[in-house]
Amino acid sequence: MDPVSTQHVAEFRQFNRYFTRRIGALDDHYLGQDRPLGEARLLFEIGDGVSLRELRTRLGLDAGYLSRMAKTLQAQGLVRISVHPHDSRLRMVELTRAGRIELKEQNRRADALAAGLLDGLTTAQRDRLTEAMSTAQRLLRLAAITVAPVDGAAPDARACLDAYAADIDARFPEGFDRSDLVRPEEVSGEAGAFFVAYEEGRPVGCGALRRLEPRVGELRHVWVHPDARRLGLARRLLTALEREAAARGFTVLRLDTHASLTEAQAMYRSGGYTEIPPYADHVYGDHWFEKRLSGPVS
Amino acid sequence: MDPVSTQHVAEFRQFNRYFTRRIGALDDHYLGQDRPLGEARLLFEIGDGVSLRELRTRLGLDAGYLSRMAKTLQAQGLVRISVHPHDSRLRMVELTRAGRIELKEQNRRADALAAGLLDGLTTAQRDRLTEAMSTAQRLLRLAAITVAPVDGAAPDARACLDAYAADIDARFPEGFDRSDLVRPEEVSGEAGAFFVAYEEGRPVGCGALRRLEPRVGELRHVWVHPDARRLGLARRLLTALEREAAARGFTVLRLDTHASLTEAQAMYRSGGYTEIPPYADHVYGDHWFEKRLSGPVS
DNA sequence: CATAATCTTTGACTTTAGTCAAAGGATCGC
DNA sequence: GCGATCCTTTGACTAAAGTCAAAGATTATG
Repeated sequence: MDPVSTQHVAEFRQFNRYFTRRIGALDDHYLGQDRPLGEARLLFEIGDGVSLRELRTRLGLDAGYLSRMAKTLQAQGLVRISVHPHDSRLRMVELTRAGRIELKEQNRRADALAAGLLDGLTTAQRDRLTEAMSTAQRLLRLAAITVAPVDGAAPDARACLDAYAADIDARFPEGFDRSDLVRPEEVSGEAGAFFVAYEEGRPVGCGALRRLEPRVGELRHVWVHPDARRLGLARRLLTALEREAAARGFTVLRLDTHASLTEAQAMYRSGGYTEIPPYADHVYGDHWFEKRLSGPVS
Repeated sequence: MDPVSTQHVAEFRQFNRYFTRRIGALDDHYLGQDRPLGEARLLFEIGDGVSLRELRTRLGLDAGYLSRMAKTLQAQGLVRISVHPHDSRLRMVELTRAGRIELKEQNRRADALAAGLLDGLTTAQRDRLTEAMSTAQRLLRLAAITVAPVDGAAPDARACLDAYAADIDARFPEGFDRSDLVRPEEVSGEAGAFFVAYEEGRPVGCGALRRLEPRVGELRHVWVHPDARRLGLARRLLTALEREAAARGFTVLRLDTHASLTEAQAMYRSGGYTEIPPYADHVYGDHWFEKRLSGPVS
């Protein structure tokens, strides 16, 4: 990856400063109005029933600190704390009626604040702002996602393949049979590789590389979680797989995909893949692609 | 102005949340490394010589709190505190050599953090991110700017005209004579109006409306501070002036501008102004425009 | 020139945020 | 069924952030 130019760094920091000072600070100040910020945030994160453990990891809080804050909210009648039905070590927290009202009020205030900030703009300018923000957010999310090789039998790998299978099953008119998935040993060690994309610790995508014949590899199960689509993650996975293939001395990569996955086909085409006749009789493929690799990528 | 749609509010808040949680929090955490955040921020805001008063209003701090923080930094040898040369009530703070080194280190860390966040992106993606951020920032700044009528003799009005005159003087080959500026009484009360644009309390632009003859007004001195250009502020000032003109029953607005101000001409044209023959013998005008107003704007 | 206003310092607080360790109850793995 | 592990609670702290008011030193104002 290219080193980051000082120009980019400067502009990025410039925006950070402006934004956190102007918006972030304001937000915090208003949200917590008559309640400590920590408690207000907690209230916000408790949807309908979360475990303390979940909150603790999500917000990165100390166990003792969290326990006490939850207790304070309980004393104020805003949340109900109960024992987890299946694991009595865990505590479940949920909003009471009063808590939901309080949260609504909190949201109302935050909405009013946001509306006040946007007030001076025309509708067209608001549209442009919204678009710029969503572009920025997409790119920031993408930047935060890491792609790492994992063992084909690792839980994260299997979880991705399960999600992939369910996804395809719902999309294909003919359904999808899990027996078509790669077996762990096909994508481990000498035989191949498996990559998982992580966003804040959660697997949000995957891709497999399998040896078809000497010097020829096959890409399979390139998949991106619905929440992480349209970020450009598939291309990142593709790059990682191709780099791995090149490192393993493959000169040709093949793959098949389904007619209904038109975005996928467009991506492969623009990535240098060309359509070829079927090279195997996979049940679910009906478009076949190939790309010649140009030596190991540095 | 249109009411803000819930869609815009939702997207705006969505971005806020993501950004403050991902970037803002991180930033704070790293910046303050071995020093309380408050002190780190203070160090950052002390360029070369600011008064405590300035810092107090800029950062919104309690006087006592600030006094103590400054003292802590002084004790660490990072800043020098002296009495203001012209007003012995004020204290001036400036960085010492050690303070500048410390600040540099702080910046280095923040840069490294930013570079780390951008690391996963390609150069093209970084470009797009930078562009989206600067668009967002421009629009957020514009949204924060208010345009208000002030008396033509008010200090803010005179300050803007001074800046305007200096600006024009530097731009025009023939210089600019301040006697051409409107006199306060020409833009006060019945005779006309004067608008000033404020960004965070500072005047950053102005525009004057003057009665030429019955039902005919003239726009003069539409000016935007160099720091606030390319935000769309001139157009906002124009809108405010036209609204005011319509409210006063003017049916025609005229103005003159200089050949060297091509952006200004483009703006007037796109705002519905058409070029006309000279309507007076102003020294500095060489392009003349007119617009017919279509009744009071609501 | 007296009075009001401005700016800073100091003392005495409070609240928030957060840490650490010990202990108790529950579940998991063998 | 026993020890290791996990989750929460509680007690005992600390540091940071912030508030309030009184007082001292200057400067502005009528």
